[in-house]
Amino acid sequence: MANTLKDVASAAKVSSATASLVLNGLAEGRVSEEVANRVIATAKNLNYRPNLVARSLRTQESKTIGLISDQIATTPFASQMLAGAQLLAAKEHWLLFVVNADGDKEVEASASRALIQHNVTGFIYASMYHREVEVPKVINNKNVVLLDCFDNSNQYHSIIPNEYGGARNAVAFLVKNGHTKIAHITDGENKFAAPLREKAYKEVLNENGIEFNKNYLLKTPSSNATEGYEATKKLLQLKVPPTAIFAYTDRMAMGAYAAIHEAGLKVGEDISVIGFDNQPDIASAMRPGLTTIQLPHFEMGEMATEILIKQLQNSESETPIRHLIDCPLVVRDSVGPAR
Amino acid sequence: MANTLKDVASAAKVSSATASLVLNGLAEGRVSEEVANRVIATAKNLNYRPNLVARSLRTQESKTIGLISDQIATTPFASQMLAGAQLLAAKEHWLLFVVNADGDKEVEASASRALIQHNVTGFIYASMYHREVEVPKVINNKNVVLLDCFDNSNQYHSIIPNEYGGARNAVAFLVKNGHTKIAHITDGENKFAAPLREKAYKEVLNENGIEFNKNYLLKTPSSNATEGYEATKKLLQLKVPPTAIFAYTDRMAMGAYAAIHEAGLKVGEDISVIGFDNQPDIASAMRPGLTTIQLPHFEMGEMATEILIKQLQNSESETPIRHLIDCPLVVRDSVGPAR
DNA sequence: TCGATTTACTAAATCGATTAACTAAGGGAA
DNA sequence: TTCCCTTAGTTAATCGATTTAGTAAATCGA
Repeated sequence: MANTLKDVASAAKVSSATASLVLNGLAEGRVSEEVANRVIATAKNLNYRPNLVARSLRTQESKTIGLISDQIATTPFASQMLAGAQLLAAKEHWLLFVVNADGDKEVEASASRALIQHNVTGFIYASMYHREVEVPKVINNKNVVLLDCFDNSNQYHSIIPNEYGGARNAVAFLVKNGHTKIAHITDGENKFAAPLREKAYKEVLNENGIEFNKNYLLKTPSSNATEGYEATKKLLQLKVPPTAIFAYTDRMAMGAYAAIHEAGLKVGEDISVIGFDNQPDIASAMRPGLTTIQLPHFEMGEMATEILIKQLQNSESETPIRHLIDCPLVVRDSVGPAR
Repeated sequence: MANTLKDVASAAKVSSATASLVLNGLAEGRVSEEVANRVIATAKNLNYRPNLVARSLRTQESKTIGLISDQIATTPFASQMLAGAQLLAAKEHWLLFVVNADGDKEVEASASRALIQHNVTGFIYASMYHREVEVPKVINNKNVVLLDCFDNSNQYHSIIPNEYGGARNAVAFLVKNGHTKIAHITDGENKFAAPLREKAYKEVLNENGIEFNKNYLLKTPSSNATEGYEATKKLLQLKVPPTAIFAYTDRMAMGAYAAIHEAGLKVGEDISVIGFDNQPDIASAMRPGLTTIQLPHFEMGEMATEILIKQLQNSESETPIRHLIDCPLVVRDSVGPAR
């Protein structure tokens, strides 16, 4: 089939040891320039590509990363993290195994074992929403980077969005537009992102001399469009309804739009809405376009891979930290001046 | 590190050949039952897992599939196909390399080469929307299954959605609800899915004695929400506006909703809308819930992997065919009786 | 000119499996 | 007893690289 190192070596009339050294750039001072050039030329001629499986067996390394995720299926975000991770891996000439464990610990363990059997050099353990996780025991002492999650051992690098900063951006933008009656509809079940965003919400209000109104803070049992719709409906029925709503997700903002339309009001004019996620195909597809906070999944995927690869290449390991990724404001047309 | 076959063999006091034969179920009539049991027991004891890299080197097979896609990043659909492919692969104890080439032929070629160097046994070449593709030359004579695309060589199995049947389902459902003034807003740039759906649209009308009205067929330069909005606006301005709209994508349906709301009408009451895709986080999040046609990406991903694995295991290859996957109706609340 | 060093390579072991070919022991038939 | 066939294993080659430990020839210093 394909040409092997031996083929190259014999075509260049050297031993395969020499060919290997030359092609790996280890020939410095060990092989004459003439021979080295001959080897390189014949390798090129024969279109030689090293068999990475053989190399992996010998070197116990594989330039291969296993990405284990809890659910690729359900969140459209997932693809962005994956795409980012893949792009960076490819750039560095690494390959990505992708495994979907769907939150099943058993599947996770057996997938991890399979990855180990395939000699992957490192792991990315990815969650599809920001949360605390328990890394499978099987990969406990391996090279792992956590993506959109963290664990309590602080044993691994961890890439997570700066929820607090993102939420500050959102509320500050509303304030900047003159809003003082600002509501926040949020996911009451979420334990990590939601409290941080709520904190940011309250602090920005406070910093701007706006008193917190507890009627404006609504906690829903989940974060989908229906919840956003119901919550917004309640807000609009208040004696003094808010002039702006900060929604926990773009999907909730979508529900908010529906409630606002139903009340005969116009988003961005009568009432402003800001979301969170900048979810593909949603935020930009809404009318008016949804101003929102970007959850930079693509960049997070890139960063996770970058850090992992760096860690795999530098043997001396720096202490693992949580990397907070900025969540910038994406301005569209759903926020207008306060009325 | 991990225990090798040699470890098992010496612990069981047999040669590694014997251990290998036993553990691979090839010991029938060659090894006494007693010894076989001893080997199996020690393997279990030592928690032996074969090194798949070594096996792959020796056998030239790897239980590994390379999935090359044009864009994981941009379409939230992608994740579903991936998830389906991954699930089935895992079920059969195969692992999936995922590579994103973003439509770049150069990247595609180098990724394919990398996959070959890693000794993958087969390839899934996936497009993120139904279209004709050219399979990279590098993997030309390899085991390839095409996912959500087809090529003109008819050399490979190909998994594609039954656009025609799905569109028939959509229009038939509108007819069944008493609609006769049915519009179709579609993507004028799309060369494969759009004509099939348009054909179905016309045929179902015809079969039901409804005359085709060319004012009701609008072709837009793309398939996003804005196009849906604009097209619907035009439809509503007609002297005799349609009572139902069949949109080419859920995103276009989203735009249609906006135009309908803007006109002071109610979706599902004054005018019915049906989409296509059943796009996660969109169709179900719209208000009212969007009745649509499911593009079964998950199942397509599963099927591609299933067919590929079967093909890899049976050496005698059946002639490759295009597998049409049904696109069923998903009923929510956007279609009501004609007014 | 002789031993030491340098230069330029090669031989062979190794990674961890699989598997074709071989062997030794035991049993049965003639 | 001899020959042949099973039975129950083992030996060793192999996959395609990497890499340690060597060697032969050339060069150098004194």
